[in-house]
Amino acid sequence: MPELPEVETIRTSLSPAVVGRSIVDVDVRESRLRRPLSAQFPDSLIGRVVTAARRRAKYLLFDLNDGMTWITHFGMSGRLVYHSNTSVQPGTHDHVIVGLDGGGRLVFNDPRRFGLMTVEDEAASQLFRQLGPEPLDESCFTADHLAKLRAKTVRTVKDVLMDQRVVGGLGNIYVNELLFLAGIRPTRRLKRMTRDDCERVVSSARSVLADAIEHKGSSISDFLDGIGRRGAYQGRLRVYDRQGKPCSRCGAAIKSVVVGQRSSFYCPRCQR
DNA sequence: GTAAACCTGGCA
DNA sequence: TGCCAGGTTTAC
Repeated sequence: MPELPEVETIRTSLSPAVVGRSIVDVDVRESRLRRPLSAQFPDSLIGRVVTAARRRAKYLLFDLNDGMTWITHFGMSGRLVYHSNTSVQPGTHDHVIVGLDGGGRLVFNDPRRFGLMTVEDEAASQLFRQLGPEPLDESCFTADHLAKLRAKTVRTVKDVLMDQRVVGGLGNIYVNELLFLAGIRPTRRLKRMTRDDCERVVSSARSVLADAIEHKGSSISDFLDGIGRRGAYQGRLRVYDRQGKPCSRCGAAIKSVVVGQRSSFYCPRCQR
């Protein structure tokens, strides 16, 4: 589910309820996530104070006052929602429940269990070793960065942008959307891109992501932010899941094609 | 490189 | 009943 804009929305919505609070209780109801939760996981959280809420690519990071970082990845179906009412009973797929001082709890719910939760030293963590730059960081994710890859790969531009080692935080929805804005088909080989194409991809990524963050992410079927609200960007999608519907710019029917095992959508007239 | 794997739920 | 889904890793 959550790509960069959704994780950023979860971060900003949870931050006021969580930062400055201490963790008094951790209830692991299901430890079999993408990687099994370690037996020490509760002990590495209990007694710590959350000092900041940050995001890196699609990871949500809570800094703890002992220098460690509480890391969450949401996979396809993960949610982290704050409940001030502690009397509600845990529901299905509520895998981890973290109690905060003064009442209130954070509930990690993930039906498909592709998510991940761990407490690690961020600097030493393998999770971020190969992660590419933040797409909103103008000094790192540049047209140059993309242009330099052109000679090294036969992959399509969509494959490359989905690769978290190239740029961190883009997923299937927003790569489809930014390629529409850039006027480039998802099937285009990176090596067939001009320098100008690379510029347009980079600037389109920024404007699509910024717009999606402004609208609190996309709730296609089930995305909720940290306090249970839906996003609004799903109503602004130009191509994602719109096959057969008219292009908002030219009226041509949006096409669908599989690229790198993932459904891809484009306007055959606006994107070349 | 490409395909399959990990899971559950929703929909045709 | 079969196929698809905001992701990532692992195996041919």
